[in-house]
Amino acid sequence: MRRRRASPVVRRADLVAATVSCLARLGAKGATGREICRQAGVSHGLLRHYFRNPDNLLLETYEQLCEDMLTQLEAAALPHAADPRQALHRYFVAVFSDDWAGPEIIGAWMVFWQQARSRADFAAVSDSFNLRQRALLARLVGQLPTAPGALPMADAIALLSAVLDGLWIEYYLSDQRTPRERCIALCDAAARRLFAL
Amino acid sequence: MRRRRASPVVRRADLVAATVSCLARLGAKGATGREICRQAGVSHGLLRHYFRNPDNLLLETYEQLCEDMLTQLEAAALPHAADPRQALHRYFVAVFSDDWAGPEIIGAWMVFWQQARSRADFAAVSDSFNLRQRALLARLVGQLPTAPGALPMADAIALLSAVLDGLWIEYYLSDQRTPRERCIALCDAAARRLFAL
DNA sequence: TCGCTTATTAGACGCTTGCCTTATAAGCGG
DNA sequence: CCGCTTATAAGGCAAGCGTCTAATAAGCGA
Repeated sequence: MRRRRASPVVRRADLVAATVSCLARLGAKGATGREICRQAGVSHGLLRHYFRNPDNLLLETYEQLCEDMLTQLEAAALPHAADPRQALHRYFVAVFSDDWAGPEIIGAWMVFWQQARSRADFAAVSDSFNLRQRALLARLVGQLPTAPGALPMADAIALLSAVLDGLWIEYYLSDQRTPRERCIALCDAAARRLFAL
Repeated sequence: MRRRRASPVVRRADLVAATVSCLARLGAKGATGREICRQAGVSHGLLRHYFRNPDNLLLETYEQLCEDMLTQLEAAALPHAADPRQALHRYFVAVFSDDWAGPEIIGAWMVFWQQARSRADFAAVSDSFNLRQRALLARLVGQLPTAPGALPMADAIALLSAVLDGLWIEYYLSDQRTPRERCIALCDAAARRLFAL
């Protein structure tokens, strides 16, 4: 009944993965420390061995998810810097990747957003992530050909960012109603109109 | 220690209001049945007297919040049917009203969205609400002057809806970073570009 | 092969929750 | 003014959670 020992880094990753899964499946209420350990297949005492408490595990999971997503977004878009419009398209595709927007994950973001409102440490992560994501978006958008009659850059970026978040939620609430392909197509359409391409 | 009797309709409203408050302040995890009763200033036994269980109270709160918001949105926009552009603007203003997007409420939507993913009854309410809200938006947009080179109507509505949701979240995460006035201005700008006004 | 570090488990404790049952009194109808 | 309905309170119960402690064994270094 005793599992093989694993290196701390592996076990921590296990617990983080189990946390994401629990959050997405059961929400904030159901993602208890014990349930996460059950999902990870370890005894409930182990959580305490690697993290100060369940809340801390949640925060670290949030940090890592943000970090991973940002890294992936950069990896998807930056190599196409030569063709700004395609770089933006790749960015959209990456945003709706199963890795971040899939049914097994996207629910976790809701919980994190919720935490960000009442808890300062979560808010700090959210702020930092938001800032970096916007910077990346601005970098991509900044290389688009400037068109006459376009919106002020700051407004266009804010709107495009809002479209992404809004479609995320739409996709989250029902992947049937607005499938991924349509989300991406809508993003492309929004970019075309916002930047007068 | 015993409160004055209140009519059932009043007490139920009290509990619903306390539920919204608890959800917004404490999130899904903190909004327990007992905590809601504490917030409402009644004994925890009373919840059972009016609702089958805490979950049911949550669902009814969701239904009522949706109903109220939709009613208010209609009341804000429809009287200005003569001037479609102003009707749309009024709609935007109403969407970001303190009544639905205020710091004391908006957190509750996150919890409801979360529930909508895993529970069929919440999903049904969400679907119905979404459908009606889109119908209202389509009605407002349908009266705008048709401009050449505009997006397909369905796309434009989907995008405008996404902008609203996205800005909501943005406003939710930090009312400092994107104040209400800016949210509304961005909505106006989005409408102008999406419908080529 | 042995021994030490430490990953891992298991159990106990106090607390809170949801559910249920019983007791009380508020206020209306007669 | 009395009595009945029922809104309200309060307590008990099992279950689950987070925290802590103690016991166990896995696997590396010597």
